[in-house]
Amino acid sequence: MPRSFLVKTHSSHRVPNYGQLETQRDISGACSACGGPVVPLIFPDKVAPSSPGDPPQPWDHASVIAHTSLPLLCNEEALGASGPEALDVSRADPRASRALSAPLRDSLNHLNLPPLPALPMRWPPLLGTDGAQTPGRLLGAERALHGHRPAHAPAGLARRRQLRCPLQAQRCFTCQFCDKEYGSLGALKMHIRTHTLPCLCAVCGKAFSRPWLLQGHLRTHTGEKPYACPHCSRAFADRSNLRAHLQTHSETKKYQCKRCAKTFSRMALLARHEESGGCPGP
DNA sequence: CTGGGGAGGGGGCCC
DNA sequence: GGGGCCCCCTCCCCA
Repeated sequence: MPRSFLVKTHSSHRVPNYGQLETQRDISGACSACGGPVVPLIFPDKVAPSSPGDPPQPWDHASVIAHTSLPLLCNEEALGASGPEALDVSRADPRASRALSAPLRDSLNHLNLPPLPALPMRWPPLLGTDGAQTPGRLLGAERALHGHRPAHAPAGLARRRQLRCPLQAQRCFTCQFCDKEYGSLGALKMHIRTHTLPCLCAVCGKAFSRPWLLQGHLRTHTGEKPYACPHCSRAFADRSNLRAHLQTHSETKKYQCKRCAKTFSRMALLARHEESGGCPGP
Protein backbone atom coordinates (compact mmCIF):
# COMPACT_ATOMS: atom_id res chain seq x y z
CA MET A 1 0.00 0.00 0.00
CA PRO A 2 1.15 3.40 -0.70
CA ARG A 3 2.02 4.47 2.68
CA SER A 4 5.12 6.46 2.98
CA PHE A 5 6.01 8.02 -0.25
CA LEU A 6 5.77 11.45 1.22
CA VAL A 7 9.22 12.66 1.81
CA LYS A 8 10.04 13.19 5.39
CA THR A 9 13.25 13.93 7.12
CA HIS A 10 13.39 11.16 9.62
CA SER A 11 13.78 12.40 13.09
CA SER A 12 16.33 11.04 15.46
CA HIS A 13 13.51 9.35 17.31
CA ARG A 14 12.31 7.20 14.48
CA VAL A 15 14.55 4.95 12.46
CA PRO A 16 12.98 3.85 9.22
CA ASN A 17 13.36 0.21 8.47
CA TYR A 18 13.50 0.66 4.76
CA GLY A 19 15.35 3.89 4.42
CA GLN A 20 18.24 2.20 2.75
CA LEU A 21 15.95 0.74 0.13
CA GLU A 22 14.21 3.85 -0.89
CA THR A 23 14.64 5.82 -4.02
CA GLN A 24 11.79 8.09 -3.26
CA ARG A 25 11.62 11.50 -4.70
CA ASP A 26 10.52 14.74 -3.31
CA ILE A 27 7.00 15.11 -4.54
CA SER A 28 5.63 16.98 -1.66
CA GLY A 29 3.87 20.26 -1.83
CA ALA A 30 0.81 21.88 -0.47
CA CYS A 31 -2.75 22.02 -1.65
CA SER A 32 -3.75 25.55 -2.32
CA ALA A 33 -7.22 24.85 -1.03
CA CYS A 34 -6.66 22.87 2.10
CA GLY A 35 -2.96 22.97 2.72
CA GLY A 36 -2.70 19.28 2.09
CA PRO A 37 -0.03 17.67 0.00
CA VAL A 38 0.01 18.18 -3.73
CA VAL A 39 1.47 15.82 -6.24
CA PRO A 40 2.53 17.10 -9.60
CA LEU A 41 0.73 14.48 -11.61
CA ILE A 42 2.44 13.48 -14.79
CA PHE A 43 0.19 11.45 -16.96
CA PRO A 44 1.51 8.26 -18.45
CA ASP A 45 1.70 9.54 -21.94
CA LYS A 46 5.16 10.19 -20.62
CA VAL A 47 5.32 7.08 -18.55
CA ALA A 48 3.48 4.16 -20.05
CA PRO A 49 1.89 5.13 -23.31
CA SER A 50 -1.02 3.05 -24.42
CA SER A 51 -0.78 1.45 -27.75
CA PRO A 52 -3.77 1.46 -30.07
CA GLY A 53 -4.79 -2.06 -29.20
CA ASP A 54 -4.66 -1.57 -25.48
CA PRO A 55 -7.79 -1.25 -23.42
CA PRO A 56 -8.68 2.28 -22.41
CA GLN A 57 -6.75 3.55 -19.47
CA PRO A 58 -7.58 6.37 -17.12
CA TRP A 59 -4.82 8.41 -18.57
CA ASP A 60 -6.32 7.99 -21.99
CA HIS A 61 -9.22 10.06 -20.77
CA ALA A 62 -6.92 12.42 -19.04
CA SER A 63 -4.56 12.80 -21.92
CA VAL A 64 -6.18 16.07 -22.76
CA ILE A 65 -4.49 17.47 -19.73
CA ALA A 66 -1.19 15.80 -20.28
CA HIS A 67 1.77 17.93 -19.48
CA THR A 68 -0.33 19.77 -16.98
CA SER A 69 0.81 19.88 -13.43
CA LEU A 70 -2.36 18.54 -11.90
CA PRO A 71 -3.06 19.62 -8.37
CA LEU A 72 -4.16 16.95 -6.04
CA LEU A 73 -7.83 17.53 -5.60
CA CYS A 74 -8.72 17.47 -1.98
CA ASN A 75 -12.44 17.62 -1.71
CA GLU A 76 -12.62 18.15 1.97
CA GLU A 77 -14.36 21.41 1.32
CA ALA A 78 -16.23 20.22 -1.70
CA LEU A 79 -17.70 17.40 0.28
CA GLY A 80 -18.55 19.80 2.98
CA ALA A 81 -21.15 21.21 0.71
CA SER A 82 -21.85 18.26 -1.07
CA GLY A 83 -23.85 15.58 -2.64
CA PRO A 84 -23.20 13.74 -5.84
CA GLU A 85 -22.27 16.96 -7.50
CA ALA A 86 -19.06 16.96 -5.55
CA LEU A 87 -17.70 14.52 -8.09
CA ASP A 88 -18.82 16.58 -11.00
CA VAL A 89 -16.24 19.22 -11.63
CA SER A 90 -18.68 21.32 -13.56
CA ARG A 91 -21.05 21.45 -10.64
CA ALA A 92 -18.72 21.14 -7.75
CA ASP A 93 -18.61 23.55 -4.93
CA PRO A 94 -16.84 26.61 -6.31
CA ARG A 95 -14.60 26.56 -3.30
CA ALA A 96 -13.33 23.22 -4.46
CA SER A 97 -13.12 24.34 -8.04
CA ARG A 98 -10.71 26.99 -6.97
CA ALA A 99 -8.33 24.20 -6.11
CA LEU A 100 -8.05 23.49 -9.80
CA SER A 101 -6.42 25.63 -12.36
CA ALA A 102 -8.79 26.97 -14.94
CA PRO A 103 -7.26 24.89 -17.76
CA LEU A 104 -7.51 21.80 -15.64
CA ARG A 105 -11.10 22.53 -14.71
CA ASP A 106 -11.97 22.93 -18.35
CA SER A 107 -10.12 19.77 -19.25
CA LEU A 108 -11.84 17.74 -16.60
CA ASN A 109 -15.17 19.10 -17.65
CA HIS A 110 -14.50 17.81 -21.13
CA LEU A 111 -13.73 14.33 -19.98
CA ASN A 112 -17.43 13.51 -20.06
CA LEU A 113 -17.02 11.08 -17.25
CA PRO A 114 -20.26 9.21 -16.68
CA PRO A 115 -22.30 10.69 -13.88
CA LEU A 116 -22.64 8.64 -10.79
CA PRO A 117 -26.10 7.27 -10.34
CA ALA A 118 -28.41 8.86 -7.89
CA LEU A 119 -28.91 6.52 -5.01
CA PRO A 120 -32.20 6.14 -3.22
CA MET A 121 -31.01 6.72 0.24
CA ARG A 122 -31.09 9.35 2.86
CA TRP A 123 -28.66 10.78 5.29
CA PRO A 124 -28.15 10.14 8.11
CA PRO A 125 -28.61 6.39 7.85
CA LEU A 126 -31.76 4.90 9.17
CA LEU A 127 -30.90 2.81 12.12
CA GLY A 128 -33.14 0.19 13.57
CA THR A 129 -33.85 0.05 17.20
CA ASP A 130 -30.92 -2.30 17.56
CA GLY A 131 -28.65 0.16 15.84
CA ALA A 132 -28.27 -2.10 12.83
CA GLN A 133 -28.48 -0.64 9.39
CA THR A 134 -31.61 -1.35 7.48
CA PRO A 135 -31.36 -3.39 4.30
CA GLY A 136 -30.41 -1.57 1.17
CA ARG A 137 -28.40 1.04 2.89
CA LEU A 138 -24.98 1.69 1.51
CA LEU A 139 -21.80 1.16 3.36
CA GLY A 140 -20.13 4.34 4.43
CA ALA A 141 -17.43 4.04 1.83
CA GLU A 142 -19.91 3.42 -0.95
CA ARG A 143 -22.02 6.26 0.29
CA ALA A 144 -19.13 8.62 0.35
CA LEU A 145 -17.94 7.42 -3.01
CA HIS A 146 -21.25 8.40 -4.46
CA GLY A 147 -21.18 11.72 -2.77
CA HIS A 148 -23.72 10.88 -0.13
CA ARG A 149 -22.12 12.52 2.77
CA PRO A 150 -23.63 13.82 5.92
CA ALA A 151 -23.67 17.37 4.70
CA HIS A 152 -25.80 18.20 7.65
CA ALA A 153 -24.92 15.26 9.82
CA PRO A 154 -26.08 16.06 13.30
CA ALA A 155 -23.11 17.36 15.12
CA GLY A 156 -24.60 16.41 18.44
CA LEU A 157 -25.21 12.80 17.56
CA ALA A 158 -21.79 11.57 18.55
CA ARG A 159 -22.09 13.66 21.64
CA ARG A 160 -25.43 12.14 22.52
CA ARG A 161 -24.02 8.69 21.97
CA GLN A 162 -21.13 9.67 24.12
CA LEU A 163 -23.55 10.34 26.92
CA ARG A 164 -25.05 6.90 26.66
CA CYS A 165 -21.68 5.21 26.26
CA PRO A 166 -21.40 2.28 28.65
CA LEU A 167 -17.93 3.39 29.58
CA GLN A 168 -19.37 5.94 31.91
CA ALA A 169 -16.15 6.58 33.75
CA GLN A 170 -14.20 7.41 30.58
CA ARG A 171 -14.72 9.77 27.73
CA CYS A 172 -16.03 7.71 24.90
CA PHE A 173 -16.70 8.87 21.38
CA THR A 174 -18.86 6.68 19.19
CA CYS A 175 -18.89 6.72 15.41
CA GLN A 176 -22.27 7.85 14.19
CA PHE A 177 -22.00 5.54 11.20
CA CYS A 178 -20.82 2.24 12.59
CA ASP A 179 -20.97 2.56 16.36
CA LYS A 180 -17.27 2.00 16.84
CA GLU A 181 -16.05 3.68 19.97
CA TYR A 182 -12.91 5.69 20.50
CA GLY A 183 -11.26 7.22 23.49
CA SER A 184 -10.50 10.53 21.89
CA LEU A 185 -12.27 12.84 19.54
CA GLY A 186 -9.23 12.89 17.31
CA ALA A 187 -9.30 9.15 16.89
CA LEU A 188 -12.98 9.30 16.12
CA LYS A 189 -12.50 12.02 13.55
CA MET A 190 -9.81 9.97 11.90
CA HIS A 191 -12.12 7.02 11.80
CA ILE A 192 -15.02 9.03 10.41
CA ARG A 193 -12.87 9.89 7.43
CA THR A 194 -13.10 6.23 6.48
CA HIS A 195 -16.81 6.81 6.06
CA THR A 196 -16.79 10.23 4.46
CA LEU A 197 -13.80 9.62 2.17
CA PRO A 198 -13.04 13.27 1.58
CA CYS A 199 -10.11 12.83 -0.79
CA LEU A 200 -11.11 12.31 -4.39
CA CYS A 201 -8.92 11.29 -7.29
CA ALA A 202 -9.10 13.99 -9.92
CA VAL A 203 -8.51 11.39 -12.62
CA CYS A 204 -11.04 8.68 -11.87
CA GLY A 205 -13.11 10.12 -9.05
CA LYS A 206 -12.31 7.39 -6.60
CA ALA A 207 -12.55 8.47 -3.00
CA PHE A 208 -10.13 7.88 -0.16
CA SER A 209 -10.07 8.56 3.50
CA ARG A 210 -6.65 10.13 3.65
CA PRO A 211 -4.55 12.27 1.34
CA TRP A 212 -1.68 9.84 1.27
CA LEU A 213 -3.98 7.02 0.26
CA LEU A 214 -5.03 9.17 -2.63
CA GLN A 215 -1.43 9.91 -3.50
CA GLY A 216 -0.67 6.23 -3.53
CA HIS A 217 -3.64 5.69 -5.77
CA LEU A 218 -2.41 8.39 -8.12
CA ARG A 219 0.63 6.27 -8.69
CA THR A 220 -1.59 3.70 -10.33
CA HIS A 221 -2.30 6.39 -12.89
CA THR A 222 1.23 7.66 -13.26
CA GLY A 223 3.04 4.36 -13.09
CA GLU A 224 5.52 5.78 -10.66
CA LYS A 225 7.32 3.10 -8.62
CA PRO A 226 9.72 4.74 -6.22
CA TYR A 227 10.46 1.70 -4.09
CA ALA A 228 13.05 -0.50 -5.72
CA CYS A 229 14.03 -3.92 -4.51
CA PRO A 230 17.75 -4.03 -3.68
CA HIS A 231 17.91 -7.70 -4.61
CA CYS A 232 16.27 -7.69 -7.99
CA SER A 233 15.11 -5.32 -10.65
CA ARG A 234 11.57 -4.98 -9.41
CA ALA A 235 10.16 -1.73 -8.19
CA PHE A 236 6.97 -0.93 -6.39
CA ALA A 237 4.69 1.99 -5.96
CA ASP A 238 3.95 0.94 -2.45
CA ARG A 239 6.36 0.45 0.39
CA SER A 240 4.21 -2.23 1.93
CA ASN A 241 4.30 -4.18 -1.28
CA LEU A 242 8.05 -3.85 -1.39
CA ARG A 243 8.16 -5.14 2.16
CA ALA A 244 6.09 -8.14 1.16
CA HIS A 245 8.26 -8.66 -1.86
CA LEU A 246 11.42 -8.60 0.25
CA GLN A 247 10.04 -11.58 2.08
CA THR A 248 10.28 -13.55 -1.12
CA HIS A 249 14.04 -13.02 -1.07
CA SER A 250 14.33 -14.23 2.47
CA GLU A 251 15.18 -17.87 3.08
CA THR A 252 13.19 -17.87 6.28
CA LYS A 253 9.83 -16.32 5.80
CA LYS A 254 8.10 -14.34 8.43
CA TYR A 255 5.11 -16.58 9.00
CA GLN A 256 5.68 -20.13 10.10
CA CYS A 257 3.28 -23.05 10.26
CA LYS A 258 3.20 -24.36 13.81
CA ARG A 259 2.60 -27.88 12.63
CA CYS A 260 5.08 -28.42 9.82
CA ALA A 261 7.41 -25.45 10.41
CA LYS A 262 7.10 -24.38 6.83
CA THR A 263 7.45 -20.64 6.47
CA PHE A 264 5.50 -18.26 4.34
CA SER A 265 6.04 -14.73 3.21
CA ARG A 266 2.52 -13.68 4.08
CA MET A 267 0.05 -14.44 6.76
CA ALA A 268 -2.58 -15.09 4.14
CA LEU A 269 -0.42 -17.77 2.59
CA LEU A 270 0.10 -19.38 5.96
CA ALA A 271 -3.62 -19.23 6.67
CA ARG A 272 -4.38 -20.75 3.31
CA HIS A 273 -1.81 -23.44 3.97
CA GLU A 274 -3.35 -24.30 7.33
CA GLU A 275 -6.88 -24.24 6.06
CA SER A 276 -6.19 -26.28 2.97
CA GLY A 277 -5.45 -29.38 4.98
CA GLY A 278 -2.32 -29.84 2.97
CA CYS A 279 -0.09 -29.51 5.98
CA PRO A 280 1.69 -32.83 6.54
CA GLY A 281 2.05 -32.08 10.22
CA PRO A 282 5.16 -32.23 12.39
C1' DC B 1 -2.85 -25.38 -4.86
C1' DT B 2 0.75 -22.13 -4.14
C1' DG B 3 3.36 -17.95 -4.53
C1' DG B 4 3.35 -13.40 -5.41
C1' DG B 5 1.94 -8.60 -7.10
C1' DG B 6 -1.34 -4.74 -6.86
C1' DA B 7 -4.29 -2.02 -4.34
C1' DG B 8 -6.37 -0.48 -0.39
C1' DG B 9 -7.98 -0.08 4.90
C1' DG B 10 -7.15 1.21 9.53
C1' DG B 11 -5.01 2.25 14.01
C1' DG B 12 -1.08 4.12 16.46
C1' DC B 13 2.86 7.11 17.09
C1' DC B 14 5.19 11.38 16.65
C1' DC B 15 5.79 16.21 15.50
C1' DG C 1 -5.64 18.36 18.75
C1' DG C 2 -4.57 17.73 13.87
C1' DG C 3 -2.05 15.85 10.36
C1' DG C 4 1.80 13.22 8.50
C1' DC C 5 3.86 9.03 8.51
C1' DC C 6 4.54 4.12 9.72
C1' DC C 7 3.34 -0.56 10.24
C1' DC C 8 0.35 -4.30 9.87
C1' DC C 9 -3.08 -6.35 7.61
C1' DT C 10 -6.56 -7.87 4.02
C1' DC C 11 -8.57 -8.79 -0.40
C1' DC C 12 -8.40 -9.76 -5.21
C1' DC C 13 -6.30 -11.49 -9.02
C1' DC C 14 -3.03 -13.93 -11.87
C1' DA C 15 0.73 -17.13 -13.24
